[in-house]
Amino acid sequence: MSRILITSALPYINGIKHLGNLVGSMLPADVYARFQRARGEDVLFICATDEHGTPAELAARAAEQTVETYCLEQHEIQKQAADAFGLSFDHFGRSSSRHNAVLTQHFAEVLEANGLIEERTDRQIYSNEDQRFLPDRYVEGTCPHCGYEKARGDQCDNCGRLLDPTDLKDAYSAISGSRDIEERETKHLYLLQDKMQDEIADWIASQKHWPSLTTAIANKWVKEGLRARSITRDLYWGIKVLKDGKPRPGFESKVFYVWFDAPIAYIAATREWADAQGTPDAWERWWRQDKGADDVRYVQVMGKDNVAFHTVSFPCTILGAKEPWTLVDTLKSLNWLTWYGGKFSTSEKRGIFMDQALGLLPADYWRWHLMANAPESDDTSFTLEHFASVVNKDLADVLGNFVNRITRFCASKFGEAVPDEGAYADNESALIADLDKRINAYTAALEAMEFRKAFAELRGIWVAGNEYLQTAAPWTQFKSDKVAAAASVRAGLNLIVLFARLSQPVIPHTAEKMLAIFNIDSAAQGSWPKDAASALQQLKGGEPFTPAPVLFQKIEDEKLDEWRHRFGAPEE
RNA sequence: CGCGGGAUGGAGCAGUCCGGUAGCUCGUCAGGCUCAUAACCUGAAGGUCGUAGGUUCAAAUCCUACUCCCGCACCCA
Repeated sequence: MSRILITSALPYINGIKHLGNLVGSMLPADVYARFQRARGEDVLFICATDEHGTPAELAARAAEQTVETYCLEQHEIQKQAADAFGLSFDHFGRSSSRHNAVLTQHFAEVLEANGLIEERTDRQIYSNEDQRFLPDRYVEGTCPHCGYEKARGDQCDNCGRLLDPTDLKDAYSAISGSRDIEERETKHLYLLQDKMQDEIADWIASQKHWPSLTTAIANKWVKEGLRARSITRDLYWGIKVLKDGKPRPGFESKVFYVWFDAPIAYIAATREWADAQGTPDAWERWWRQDKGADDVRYVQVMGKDNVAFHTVSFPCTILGAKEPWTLVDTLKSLNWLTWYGGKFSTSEKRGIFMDQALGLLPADYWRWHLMANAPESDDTSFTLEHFASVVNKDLADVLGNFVNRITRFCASKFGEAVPDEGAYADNESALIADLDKRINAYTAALEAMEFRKAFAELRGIWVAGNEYLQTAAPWTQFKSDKVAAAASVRAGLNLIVLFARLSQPVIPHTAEKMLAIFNIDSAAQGSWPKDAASALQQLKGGEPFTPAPVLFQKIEDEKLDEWRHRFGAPEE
């Protein structure tokens, strides 16, 4: 048994996540965690809400809530949505936890002691009305090049030119609209990533098994040269900047930048988990090489926007600390899921969000479609038409219909118990040989986190069940040789159990239903099928069963039209 | 010349690293079966692999140039 630590990129607190966020990190991480648990590995799967930063403050203000209340509420909402989607986190924590503050301050202290953090003075726009410094993006005004009146401080959306906030004419705060703004000097802490250049480059070069997308992005940053990066911000909501346990002079109204503390929350959330278990030190067995974590394999899953932070910034924090922390071993990154080729957008409410999705169909429908068509090699367009076609074909016709046809046939000819007569013969041997090959390929693809490939293989396994029934044709056999037909039916029923076990990582709720037909408890760990021959002996005969209602409803054209209309799908 | 990714039958993708009969799913058409959610199984049609050159006995795959699409870019996530 090996020990596997899995973290999913942290969903930002700001509102419920859309399908693109889900498939970008949390869902693939969940599928992998479930797969490894089924194989009997010791898995710890950690996630948390990423709560700090300007958008959280602004969203709270818009909701007329304190940021603390806002985050608590949003955290609960996201936790519920995650549960409903079957995301099997061992712990779903919060980056605003006490543990994260302590750990973040610890890292900052150690990094400073190692000469990797220094204070620098910047010039920034300050808004008197808002009583705060404004990020470039929150300064708006008239573009000096094209005259567009709503240009942002970083870039003009109309002519596309890059700007400085000070270039804007008639600049005002995007937060309050106030024109009472000025340039001021302010101090920030900088993480001197440039000093870590060689160490990070060597470390990246030593990572032989990263996917090409991950390596490409990491190398790009190293090639350009690492730069010192500011790790503090002028905000109220975040982790206070301390020095020797007291507020750091000049930093009283500043906090650590969200991207500095967010990855540290992986560790902090593990501490929350350990506390909740009543074993407060247990987190060290996963994170400290000197305290039992040396045999841990650490797997991170994230969208491509996060890769730079996980291949460069966070390793800088960890390696720069020169303490024996667990470093990532396997890093899986995914591209974007797009909404009809355009962007899913939280702020503009374009696309389908997790809660809305579950209002339409159960989680497994979405889980299957998203994973079987995961944006692995390229950005992938989500369309309702494609979704409907995949659900109807793969889930309803191939898998659902298989379960339905064999249980119904058995019930009508042999009754509601697994027939025990007859022995397997040539058809079953051929089936077993075919399945063994496919199960191996499927398992290998999941192990490699090649999800599209894996689920194409799983679909092939389901199809093999239909092919077998077609060849064995127990309905014909039954007329001349009832005993032979009984054996075929028994094989068919055993396939349901096998399919359930193999499908469980991606469609856990349905797998549970399939096992429930035979009254088998789905919770058992280490139930991953090893070979087809023994899998087909699982049900010996005589076991009573209860035919399930149809597993998957098809999506009718009228529904599809309704959804297209409701979610504003573009016309073809 | 900012960086990165992509362009393969009607649609969505694999194959490109390590050149050698262009593969899969959906759709279409034909046949089979009748246990099943008008489902399942079998077969067929359909591609000069973005464009133009080059290397090679041989190029989707290697090299060069170009075209188009998407994302990213100091800030925000």
